[in-house]
Amino acid sequence: MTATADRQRQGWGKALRPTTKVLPEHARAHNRSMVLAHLFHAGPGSRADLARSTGLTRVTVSDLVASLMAEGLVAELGVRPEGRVGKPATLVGLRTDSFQIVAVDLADDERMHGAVLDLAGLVVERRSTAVDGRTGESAVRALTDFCAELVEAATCPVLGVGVGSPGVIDAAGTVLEAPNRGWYDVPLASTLESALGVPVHVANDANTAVLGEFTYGGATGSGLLVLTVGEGVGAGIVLDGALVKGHRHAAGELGHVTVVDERDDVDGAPLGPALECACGRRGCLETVLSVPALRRRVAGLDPQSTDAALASVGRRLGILLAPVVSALNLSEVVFSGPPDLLDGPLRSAALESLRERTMPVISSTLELRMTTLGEDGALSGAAVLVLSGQLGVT
Amino acid sequence: MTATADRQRQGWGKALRPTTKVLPEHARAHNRSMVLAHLFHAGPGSRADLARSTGLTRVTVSDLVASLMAEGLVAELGVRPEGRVGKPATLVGLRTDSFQIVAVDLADDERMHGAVLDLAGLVVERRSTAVDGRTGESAVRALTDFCAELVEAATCPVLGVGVGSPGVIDAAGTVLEAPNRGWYDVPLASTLESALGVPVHVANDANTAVLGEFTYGGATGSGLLVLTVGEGVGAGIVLDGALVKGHRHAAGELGHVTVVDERDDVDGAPLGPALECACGRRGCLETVLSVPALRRRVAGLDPQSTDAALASVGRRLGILLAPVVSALNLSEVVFSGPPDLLDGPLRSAALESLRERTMPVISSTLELRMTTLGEDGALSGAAVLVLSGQLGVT
DNA sequence: TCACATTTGTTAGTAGACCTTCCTTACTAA
DNA sequence: TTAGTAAGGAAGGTCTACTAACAAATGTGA
Repeated sequence: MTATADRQRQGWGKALRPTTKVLPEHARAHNRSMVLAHLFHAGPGSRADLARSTGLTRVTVSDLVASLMAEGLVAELGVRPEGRVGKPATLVGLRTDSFQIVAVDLADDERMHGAVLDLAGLVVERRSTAVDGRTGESAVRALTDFCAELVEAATCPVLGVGVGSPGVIDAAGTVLEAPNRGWYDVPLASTLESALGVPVHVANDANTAVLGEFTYGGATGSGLLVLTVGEGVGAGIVLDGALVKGHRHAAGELGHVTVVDERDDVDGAPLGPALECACGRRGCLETVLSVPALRRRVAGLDPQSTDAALASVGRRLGILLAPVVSALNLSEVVFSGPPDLLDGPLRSAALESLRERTMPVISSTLELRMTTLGEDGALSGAAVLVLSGQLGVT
Repeated sequence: MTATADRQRQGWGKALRPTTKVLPEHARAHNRSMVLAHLFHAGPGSRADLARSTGLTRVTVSDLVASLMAEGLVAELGVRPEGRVGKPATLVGLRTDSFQIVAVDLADDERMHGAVLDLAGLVVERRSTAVDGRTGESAVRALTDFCAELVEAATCPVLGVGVGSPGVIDAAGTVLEAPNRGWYDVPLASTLESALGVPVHVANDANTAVLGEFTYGGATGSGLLVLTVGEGVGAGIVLDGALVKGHRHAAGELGHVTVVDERDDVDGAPLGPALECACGRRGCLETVLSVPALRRRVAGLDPQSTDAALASVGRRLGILLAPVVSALNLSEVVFSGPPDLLDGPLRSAALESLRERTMPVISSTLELRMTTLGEDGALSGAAVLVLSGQLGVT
């Protein structure tokens, strides 16, 4: 044999991968989170149950449960009622009354919506406050006060504060740009954290929405996209249980992708000329799919024309989503927004268009549905942000 | 405060997350891989260097290096020549001569291409064999023989065999469907593994291409899509260092997304009527972007018309990619295929179209380029499959 | 020239994390 | 009453990575 070294291609000289070391204590933290997550998703169970479903030994689970009980996160709930052979199991469960979570949704330009939730995601207290046109530093102060009010309203220690905000937000919770609020490079998480004295997590509102849907909605598979339709249009994507963040933290920014071309005649019911968008370009998705745009489009139309108009937008959306759904082989696409606009001809047309434009292997297992969380998607997602950040529960 | 429990939304009752336990030995394996990966990417270094860049202590690194030396994967290379203060460092480096990797690319319908590579990804020996129209069981036997020949040709122990094949392939290396080869639910990896006696990893060819580009190409950022244009069109996506697999293992199947509509007039240089595709639908990307389709399109045209025709396809591609690039906020899109077709007007038009149709925050940092690996993308990617599967090096 | 600082790599001891093994407890079934 | 089964805990072992301390080898400055 001839050693034909036909091309120079050594590994050296490449950029370093940002891997980090893993210590045994990280393994411990992971297993602790796993026990917690199991109690969270599957409800109370015995230590032996937990051992069986986690794969850890009963001894280890006992140890983990002991430390979780010491932290007040779980508690023994007495023996299991059903009589089976052997020693009766003592159930342990998440103490949903031990901590609470404060969540805030800033998607609405007019009002900030917030809530206090228990560890199971149940809303305990709901508040909102007017934005009154505040922007920049003033808006940060208003938000701080609002969060403080919510923390005050909690009836037990607050695990953390989660905020879902429009805009591009990095992993540290710094708002890189949020035109609506006039925020540019605002370190929102650290500012709130030092003001409130509790951990604060901030993320894009569409990303919190997808986290909420993933954790509390009926997420079945491994690829989930949530499209949030409000004053703007956004998207959040969870793949293999992890949020897609994007190279510049801008993943999911679908609102300003062009969907209407100048010379446009693709559709039987044309969308009309490409409309100017707030971003300065023309024909962006937001110019046809945002709530204001949809309301304008159907204003004064008779029911039949309304349906046709909505279906027309739906077809456009399907065309836009087809490449995304195919590239990622998603299992679910979920719409979050006003059902009267989204959950009829628009959704049907989008699904039909998606099916027409993708392979059966992609479209046959795809589900396209409305969120099960109503308007609280981003809010409960903000809570998930805290659960995930503080307890590792997703 | 009133405890307003306004909606039933406990966590219980949800499907279990498929989390797995983590043991200290897994941490060990991770740290071992990290040391190995560092030697792979950054080249030889002292134990103290490795300690600094991994964050582990010198003691731990010494221990890891000792076990890696015992396995024959690394070796001491003598003292570092540069004279600095202190005890001279003894360099440790990956022994690229200790193991070899066999890689096979099945993307070509006519010939199977294979190679023996060293641990640095350098091709040591190159072979190919005619497919001769074999399909099904017969094709599996031919592949087995070809792999055995390559394993035979290796001059030192074979770390594993990596295969890149068209089709939908699951994580275990079972080909769920590959029409070109007539393979349906063929457990290719386990079949080859038992025949060859070495670990075998099988993945979709577009996925191996993106792995190759990620590891050996100039992947700079965190989101990479490789579009492979050959007899068909495929794509592979790496996000945050991990391959996107998809709900049904079909991520990247972009070849059969519709890009040409029946009533199509979007473009100044229209693509003509939607062509029938092998998949039974019309207007799929493959009907305009595959190598045969492109060759047909430009056959007999003068240079100027050729450019216009290629640009027209490029614009279509840009329209298709815009939602994907936006949804994932990719940092790089890489084309793999014949440069004479792809690397001119087609690529320019695609980039221009992408920029026109996406937000600046998405497009300004996006790079759209040809692969740096030539035709070996899928081949070196298949080697990465082995490196990653056996050593945890990516 | 010689003491001292600096860096490398190793040895010894410690703390944490999980495991296996064995025991007690408490219940069901015959 | 006796055997069998299951839950939970105690004891001891192994593995992992850490800190502390040290020897070796080199450069630096008085």
